[in-house]
Amino acid sequence: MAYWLFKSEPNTWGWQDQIAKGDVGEEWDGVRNYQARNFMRAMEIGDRGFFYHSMKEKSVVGIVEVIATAHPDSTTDDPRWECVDIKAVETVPTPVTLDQIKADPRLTEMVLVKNSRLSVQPVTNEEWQIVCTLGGL
DNA sequence: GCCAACGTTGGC
DNA sequence: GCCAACGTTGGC
Repeated sequence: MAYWLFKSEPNTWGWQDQIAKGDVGEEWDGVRNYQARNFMRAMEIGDRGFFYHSMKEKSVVGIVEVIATAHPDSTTDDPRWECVDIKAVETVPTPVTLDQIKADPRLTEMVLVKNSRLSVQPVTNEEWQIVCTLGGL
């Protein structure tokens, strides 16, 4: 099983919106970036991901699970863009802030730190464990 | 709200 | 195919 990170601006689509969808989940649509799309193509059902709030909050606030592999993005006719479906699994008890991640010497290689603009990112097993611990899981 | 960084677009 | 111009993102 692989781990990922999904980044969203809470004003556009936040953790509360994701929770509201329950087990039905929701398309992670609107991605218009090849790197991000390629990561989504690599995802498998059951993969887990962090749900990250950008902008004001800048923290990992939830855990999601991939429930559908890559399929055409319903928000565009452009066949280049695809998306996966994800559902909320659990809320991180203590959101892990970007400051915390940057301050941890074990997490300096995270894509979140190195390429903050990428909206869908891979997370290593080690990084997953560390961030989960920081979040109180 | 500003601006740096990045990715994409389009003219040549 | 290169590269300048532009738009967008997201940290500060």
